[in-house]
Amino acid sequence: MARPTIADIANRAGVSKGAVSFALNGRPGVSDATRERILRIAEQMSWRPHSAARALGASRVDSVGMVIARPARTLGVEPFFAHLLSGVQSGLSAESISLQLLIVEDTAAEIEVYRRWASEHRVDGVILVDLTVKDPRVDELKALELPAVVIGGRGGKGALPSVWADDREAMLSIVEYLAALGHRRIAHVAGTPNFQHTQRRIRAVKDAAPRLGLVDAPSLTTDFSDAEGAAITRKLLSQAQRPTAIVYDSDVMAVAGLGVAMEMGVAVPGDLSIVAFDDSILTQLMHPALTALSRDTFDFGRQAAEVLLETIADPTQVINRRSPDPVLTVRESTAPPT
Amino acid sequence: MARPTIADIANRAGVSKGAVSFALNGRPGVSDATRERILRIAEQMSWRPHSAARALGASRVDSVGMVIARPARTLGVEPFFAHLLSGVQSGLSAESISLQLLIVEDTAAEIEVYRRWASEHRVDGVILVDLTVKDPRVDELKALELPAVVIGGRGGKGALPSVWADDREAMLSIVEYLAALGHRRIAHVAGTPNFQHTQRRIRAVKDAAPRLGLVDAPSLTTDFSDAEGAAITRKLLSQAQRPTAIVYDSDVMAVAGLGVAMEMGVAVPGDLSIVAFDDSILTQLMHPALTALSRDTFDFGRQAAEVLLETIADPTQVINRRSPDPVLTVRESTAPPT
DNA sequence: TGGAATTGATAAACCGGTATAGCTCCTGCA
DNA sequence: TGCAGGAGCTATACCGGTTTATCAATTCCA
Repeated sequence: MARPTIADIANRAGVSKGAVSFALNGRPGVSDATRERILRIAEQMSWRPHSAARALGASRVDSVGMVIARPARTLGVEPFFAHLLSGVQSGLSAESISLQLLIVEDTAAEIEVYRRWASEHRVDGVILVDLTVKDPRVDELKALELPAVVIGGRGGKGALPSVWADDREAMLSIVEYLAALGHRRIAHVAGTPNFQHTQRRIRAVKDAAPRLGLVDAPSLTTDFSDAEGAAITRKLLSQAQRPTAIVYDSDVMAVAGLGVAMEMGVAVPGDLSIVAFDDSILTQLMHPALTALSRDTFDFGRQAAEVLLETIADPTQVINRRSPDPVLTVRESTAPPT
Repeated sequence: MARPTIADIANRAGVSKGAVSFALNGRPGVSDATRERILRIAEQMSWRPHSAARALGASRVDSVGMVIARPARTLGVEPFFAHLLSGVQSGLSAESISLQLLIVEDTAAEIEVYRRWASEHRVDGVILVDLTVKDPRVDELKALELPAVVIGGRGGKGALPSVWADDREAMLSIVEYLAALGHRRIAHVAGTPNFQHTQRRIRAVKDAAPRLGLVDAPSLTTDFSDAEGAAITRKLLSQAQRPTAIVYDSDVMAVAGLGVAMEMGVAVPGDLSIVAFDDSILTQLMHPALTALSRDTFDFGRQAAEVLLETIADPTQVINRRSPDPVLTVRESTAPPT
């Protein structure tokens, strides 16, 4: 027989549906002997719970969602999401909870998805990425009473549970390393200005500048695209007093920047040092290979999944878990200025 | 009131649950006036169907699955999947069907997922990628009676429904272009040998060689990684009679190959022309930018979703839809041999 | 030894929809 | 005038689980 139900098992075991349910869920109400017998029969008939039936009764769907609001064009080059996803899954698989993934164009669409998911009871909770300043999603999710975890957003008052790494410390470690090499003109090609992590990184550069004796340390924001990364680099390198080092907020922009430098005859690392804030295969494929900040993205995802599950279990607590600090992997693109 | 049910609507409208169900699903059984009234009330109460309840009764979950069996490490760099995913979603969103995504390590794990999905009724169907020769997943899915669509696998006898592009024609167009430029020693750095598309591409090169007067046209298989792509390139360029052009089965390998050429002092495109079988931002970021075969991956995904929905609606038919032929985008990495 | 508490089980309600049998009223036609 | 047939709607069973009220049999304790 295909797809046995608990009624079938009850029949075979000569007990009631309720007894089977108790036995399968490890809750009191049946004797150990009976439980054992029921479990054996269920195993034998290779029974699996019908997810919809369970969801209907227990009002939990054993499924969580994740929406990525970025144009597909800029996605995909970044191993970041692939690793994050794998991590999230590994965190969920232990409880055999499934993941719904959606890629949408913008935040408005993302919020629509949350509304739909909430009203259709499709997920028990969601994982948020790319937190912005005054992010509208936070209030929306609270209103929907949909458990959520923010990745990368350090929690403040009234914030959602989160898993975060210290962007400030990470940026400081990069700038301090460059300053120690002797660089005094360091530019920072940042990402979208309204992302919280972008702001934190910009502030870190700004705060460190006087202490490290940096002459000039501009942070220039972009849309994270290779095109803008290249354009800004071109502008920076065309200045009379050009920077001797550039820090890029993503690997893609760093690679685009390297291309511009080569095109303009600026030697890397001779005339210009380059650091990428994100590591990936991309940075390693380049010549010279790029010095980059490595984060354990997989672990990040795994932790986010764990925190989400705990939040679903008890929505009153607000967990803020700190992830291990990223480390700088030095490769060929950095050297003392000449 | 939060989360109204059809019973609430029925109450408000002064009709029975059944009438509401008829009205909301656009099926006969209620008068136009009543239907209109019910719809208005449902709208007003912002009612949405409870997915689990619907799934339980109608035995369809409005959800499809996709499993990608590749180590997370090699994933992510390839924009291919991101675009494919976006396309699949756009094909599904019309019917507001959700997508379950899973990244696993190998095919065994993938099959396990299908079994679980089938027994738990979590998906109505699945989308398969990376079809291999004698792919065990095909029989498994048939046994599970889980509707499926294969992406990239040209359907034969007893095959699953599919969406495919003509790999053979595509490869021929590349080789013919190179031959027309004057190349006679063309090497092909292929992907994993047991992928069907790899085999078709290899055969295309082999078949075209005599007709085009190619002196030497070896196809060398790899595991799709940048490391093996680089290693094979190193070997090819160390030969006494080295190829004047190399075709790579993926953008990542092509980029790795370009790196090796630069490292060995082989000028591109002066001494060596390079073509990538897949296009992406990667190929455009390089210097020189790589000539590449552009496929409309987004559309590919969209079509796969459509075919899957049709297959779910009527599992007896086996659709094989051909996607538009890919086109060669010529950039800076190809030129006549010197 | 009798009544209370506990254990192990059952029957039935319930979750929120869909599907179906059946009922009522109205219309059309012989 | 009578009756077949259909439109419009209701009542109810059902999907496959979980949960609760109930109950019989046993154990505990005064």
